Amino acid sequence: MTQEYQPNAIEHDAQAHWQKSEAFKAMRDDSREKFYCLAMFPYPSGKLHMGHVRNYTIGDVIARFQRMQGKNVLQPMGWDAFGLPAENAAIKNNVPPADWTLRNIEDMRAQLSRLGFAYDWDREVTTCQPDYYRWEQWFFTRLLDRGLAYKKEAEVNWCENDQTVLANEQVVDGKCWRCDNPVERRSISQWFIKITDYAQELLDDLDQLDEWPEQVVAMQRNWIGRSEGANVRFERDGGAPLEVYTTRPDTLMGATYLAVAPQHPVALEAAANNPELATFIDEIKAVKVAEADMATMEKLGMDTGLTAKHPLTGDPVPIWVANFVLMSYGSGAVMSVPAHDQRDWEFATKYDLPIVQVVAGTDDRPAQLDEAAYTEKGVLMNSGPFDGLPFEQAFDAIVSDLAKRGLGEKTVNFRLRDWGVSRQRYWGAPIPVINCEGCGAVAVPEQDLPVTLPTDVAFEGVGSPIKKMPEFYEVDCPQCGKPATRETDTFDTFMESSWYYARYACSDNDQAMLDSDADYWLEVDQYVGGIEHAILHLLYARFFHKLMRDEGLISSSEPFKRLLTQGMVLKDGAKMSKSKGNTVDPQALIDRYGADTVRLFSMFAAPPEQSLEWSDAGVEGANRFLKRLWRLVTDHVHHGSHAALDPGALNNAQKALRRKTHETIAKVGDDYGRRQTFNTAIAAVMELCNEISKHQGNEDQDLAVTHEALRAALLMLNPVVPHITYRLWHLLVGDDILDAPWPSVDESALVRDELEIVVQVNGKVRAKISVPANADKAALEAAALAEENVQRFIDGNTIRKVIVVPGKLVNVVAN
RNA sequence: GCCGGUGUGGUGGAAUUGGUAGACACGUCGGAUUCAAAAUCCGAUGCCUUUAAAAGCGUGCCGGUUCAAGUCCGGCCACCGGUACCA
Repeated sequence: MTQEYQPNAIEHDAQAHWQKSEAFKAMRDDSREKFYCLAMFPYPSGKLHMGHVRNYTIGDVIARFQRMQGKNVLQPMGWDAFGLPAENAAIKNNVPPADWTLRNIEDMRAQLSRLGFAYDWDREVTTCQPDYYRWEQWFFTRLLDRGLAYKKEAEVNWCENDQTVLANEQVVDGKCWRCDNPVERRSISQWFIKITDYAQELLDDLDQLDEWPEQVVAMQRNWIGRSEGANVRFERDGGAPLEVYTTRPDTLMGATYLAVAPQHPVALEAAANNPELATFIDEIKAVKVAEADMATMEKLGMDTGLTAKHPLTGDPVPIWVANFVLMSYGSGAVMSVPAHDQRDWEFATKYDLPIVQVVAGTDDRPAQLDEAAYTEKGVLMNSGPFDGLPFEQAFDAIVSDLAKRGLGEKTVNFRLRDWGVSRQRYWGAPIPVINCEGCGAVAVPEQDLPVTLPTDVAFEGVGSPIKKMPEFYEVDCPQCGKPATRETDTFDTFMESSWYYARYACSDNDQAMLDSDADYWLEVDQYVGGIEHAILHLLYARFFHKLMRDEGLISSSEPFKRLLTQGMVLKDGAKMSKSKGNTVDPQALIDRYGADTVRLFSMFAAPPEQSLEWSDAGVEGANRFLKRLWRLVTDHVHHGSHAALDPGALNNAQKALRRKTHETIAKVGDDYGRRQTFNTAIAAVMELCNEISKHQGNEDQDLAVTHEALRAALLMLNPVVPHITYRLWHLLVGDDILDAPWPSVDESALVRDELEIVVQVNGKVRAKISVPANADKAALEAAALAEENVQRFIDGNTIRKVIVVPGKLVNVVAN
């Protein structure tokens, strides 16, 4: 009587063994190639959700597969522990954010352990602990020294009623989510890091990331947004010239008005003695600080009454204020060419501004300016001395004319803006700066770090507690010793997640941010995380890596060699979330079916990059497969010992099973390693198991080929379901599967004598024929034409052509 | 709005370089086993016509290239992710 598959007991034993033997402790070992496998660390929101399970299973499968390839594998785990949800939970449950966060970490660590992930827990990092963020504070003071951090005014969403800055997601339909008060934009002084200094390098190095998904590289390229254009200055009587950036200086003669952002100095100057304009500027501030809202809102504008001089003609050009012009992009002002820019065309049509065509249409694409702007590049017209010039010549001629007059020059512009790192929140790393009336912003000296965030606080949601704690912010200036004020803003949480991957290499070092172990383990060989991080997190981490390199902390230039962006977990077509009430608790499934079943389902249900549709029935199916696997192996073991495999003594059925085994090893290795399509790898092993089940006979060589097939199946499944394979390997082979290498392909087992070839007539399948594997083209053609059904469809028509694809098909073209 | 992606049976998905559309699994139906059920095993299963053999149709929509298109090209539609203070 065979014992049944009992996942909980097996999983407990396997995990106890791994823990006792410190199986996943990573150490430097120069005799083997290293492999650093990292999944994006979680925000400790409470309990593990299915998205986490999927993310970490993918990482674990890759880590375990690479270990079987003989690599020295590091797979660490930690906690992205600062953030907004802790503050929300604090208000709701009346518990300090630190307590809530640390409790969640305890719960989630236990859940991760229960899933059997091969982590080196000794390297755990928790970003809300001073031993982590002290180095971030230190690094920021280095950036200050190097002139890479600076302060400037920037806009935030402000709720006057709560006296609080709101995150974009806290603004619902233009109102504060808590009190329904209309939100307004407010400008405050904040810290920025000069990512724009690195824009060109961040762009150029994208070319090295050939193991990143192309769409992520494309998104980053577009986000950085390098463009070549010109700065053009429109002089004003009695005021500073108005500078604009344009990518189309060739259309300069068609510029019929200028548009400035509502915050632009020229707009404010005009509003000073124009109450109607002042009211207008005030009204259009009631939009939250989000690009999507800015880009979809109704385009509104008002004439300032001021004009500037066209740099080439000297004609007066009216200056308008427009709500869609971004103060943070370029110079906060644009020249408008309504004939050749669609947004300008719509604005000009709405406000009845002149539209002057300066690029001629072609027969192919005529200009229809009464319908839309003509945005093609082409030959100039209505442009005086520049008439007849094509785009590139016109561009150069007009720019050099401007340069001669001192009114413009060719320039490169980036869409990327400097990184604002100040947050007016409590639950974050304090910015290590002291503001002194005499000395200005002074960095906290190294010996005074860390600036520890007080954690024993009452959190009410109106402002940050540390802004009301004189014992926190009343300090002496480190430079002059006079009374000064500590910065009470905290860092953007993207700061912590921009360098944690490096800290894992030396998380126990309390003397330095990074040491030589970082250069041993970096770069990360495989990074796994959600596609939603394609731009911000991944760009900031790439930037931070270059900053750390330039500080001399590491020698590489990019943090992540290969990237896998995993899709979301959906249920009933929608993202699983608490607000939608469609979550599935992984813990309940683990309790019922075991960790292996949950791991298997989440890897089998969809390829990793696509979204995964949740299915209870699918989980049941994954469990059924494991039960079948259990029976296959235990039944085989009960047959007892048998002679060794003799490849020369196999009958056709035995040869077929052996061929299937080795074809599967080849496919699964490719699926795990190169393609990273774990779903098809699992399907291939399922096929092999089906063949093993169907195989008849109990002769020595039947048992020998079955043994070889089962052995390979266990090894191939081990990265996905490490517990059941740990136990079954003991039964079938005897030692620890963790020490077993990936199986090798016996090329001689793959040889086929016959192939099935498809025969088409005019592209439609009409027959399938079996031919010798070495048949030449002529033989294939003859065999195809001999088929009765093929002749039926040729039916007296003339054969025009016969296409033969050896090993695949024959297509007869006849009409 | 802009940038990126996705769309294939009743369902999740497969088809890797333009060469058999639907692997593998779920579900459903039929059968075996059982006093009965659960579990397990065997078989069928894109739609449609048909006793069968076989034929026709079929990868979001419209058009194109090709001997051959889920795959390439042009134009749409729907949904999803990001859009700089959610992480």
